[in-house]
Amino acid sequence: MGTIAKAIEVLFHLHEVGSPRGVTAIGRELGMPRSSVHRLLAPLLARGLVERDGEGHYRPGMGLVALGLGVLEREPVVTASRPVLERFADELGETFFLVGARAGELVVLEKAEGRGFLRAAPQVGARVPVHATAAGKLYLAFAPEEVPPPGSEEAPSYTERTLTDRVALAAESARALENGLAWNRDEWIPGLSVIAAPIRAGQRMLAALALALPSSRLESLGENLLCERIRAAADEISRRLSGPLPGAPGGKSGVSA
Amino acid sequence: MGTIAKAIEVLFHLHEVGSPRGVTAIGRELGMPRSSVHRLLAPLLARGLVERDGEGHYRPGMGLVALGLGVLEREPVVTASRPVLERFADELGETFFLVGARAGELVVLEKAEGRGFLRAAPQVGARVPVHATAAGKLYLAFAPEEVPPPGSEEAPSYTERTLTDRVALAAESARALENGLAWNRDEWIPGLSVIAAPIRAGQRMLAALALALPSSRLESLGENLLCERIRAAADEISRRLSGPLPGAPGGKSGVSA
DNA sequence: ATAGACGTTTCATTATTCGGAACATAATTT
DNA sequence: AAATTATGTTCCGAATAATGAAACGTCTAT
Repeated sequence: MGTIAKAIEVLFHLHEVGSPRGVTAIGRELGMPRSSVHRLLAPLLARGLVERDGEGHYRPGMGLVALGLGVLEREPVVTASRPVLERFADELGETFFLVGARAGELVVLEKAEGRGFLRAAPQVGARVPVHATAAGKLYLAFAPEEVPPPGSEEAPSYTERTLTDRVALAAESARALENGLAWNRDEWIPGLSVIAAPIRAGQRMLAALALALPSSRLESLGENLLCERIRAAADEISRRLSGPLPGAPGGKSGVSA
Repeated sequence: MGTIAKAIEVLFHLHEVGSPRGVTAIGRELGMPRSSVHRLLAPLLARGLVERDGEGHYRPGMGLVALGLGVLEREPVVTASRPVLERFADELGETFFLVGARAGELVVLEKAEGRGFLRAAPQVGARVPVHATAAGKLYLAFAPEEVPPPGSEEAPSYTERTLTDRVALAAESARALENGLAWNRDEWIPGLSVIAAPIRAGQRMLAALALALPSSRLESLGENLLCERIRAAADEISRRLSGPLPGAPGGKSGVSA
């Protein structure tokens, strides 16, 4: 394995474990000698991709923030949807999030969390499966070329309600194509239901807007209301994107004209 | 220079130029042979730290988003302030942002932009100078140990109003210590004024909340109103942080309890 | 068709990384 | 207080991975 790959491995490991770690711990968990870990970390530290806390333990650093946020700010759909997501999430008290296709995979692009003690809390940047999510069904319906066709990879069964049957999945996405909404009830994570609507610019679907909540609150809040709010939010974002001519500007820092 | 450092160099270069770039262009701009650039990019591509657009050009990838957002989500002050920032920014139509000290430097932790055609648009993750910003003066006043003492590094003069005199700067931060507010009028960027207030948890200052706007709107909006709103926002965030016992949890994805 | 530009692959040379061991420092135990 | 353990850092010969010029395949523009 190459040196860069190892450094990235260390970086992701620090990200995944969540808490700061010393050289020894990283080495043990990744099967590397302490000296190697130390050497890998040095250039990362120099550029701020990792930092050290008060005890000298390493953790992901602020340099990653600049790089990561830069990626998001270059996505017009993210900047356009952010305030809308916040407002609708605040109104219903439930989590709204945005899913887009990048490099053949579905990733969470943005989110606004609800207020519930039990609530959906997706991780921005995380990958989500195609065949077991509402956003995935939308993509199969509206932009199948952006996503691997069902059956090209094996479709793991996450819950007993996961659609592993290819024709059943095709039927669901056909329904999504008709009425512009897709559902996911306990098909990925038990107890989690999601309704999603496409965000459009002209003919193309740019992303999927999704509302995620505990399945138990689906009925109590009223499914009709939820569908109506999702449609409203998705339409508002779509309008924002097709409205003003360019995208948002966004200088590095300071005053943007 | 080590291999990892070169790979990071490529990563930051892609970030800074903003637009996707081919192997040849990167090599020319960084003084590396094409084959080397190609080899450096390979492991970055494999882990999603860079992506390729339709024309095969490279750009920063979604893998960076997950890593960068992970850093921010581990900062309780960021998650607590986000909705507050949005609400106050929406109310005034001006940009609110959060500045924190990390590794001896001041960095933008979060922001909510205003609506003006001319508006402050800070880059989250970007570094800001200590001696020429409102947030910096707050840090000198409330948490000088987190920031390099004035005079330890040379203090560049960004505008004709930049405080390069050490005693003048000390006087300003003394005033900030008294009334809990700091100002910056055209001291960093001509035409940009900022008012900042500390976000406190107990005795410690966790971050600086700042309101940034074109200097011309300082008087038209009314400085008294602006100070009052900043204080209100900073206090609300401080209360959020000292209120509920732990921070927000934050599972990788899915439902958080 | 032809020429140019680009991304990718190859390969002998070389510089860098590797990792065990020694060293320094702090925390913990006897 | 002395000894022990654990940790971060530095060192150095051996091993390996990075290097970069050149060749190749592909695409676009002439």
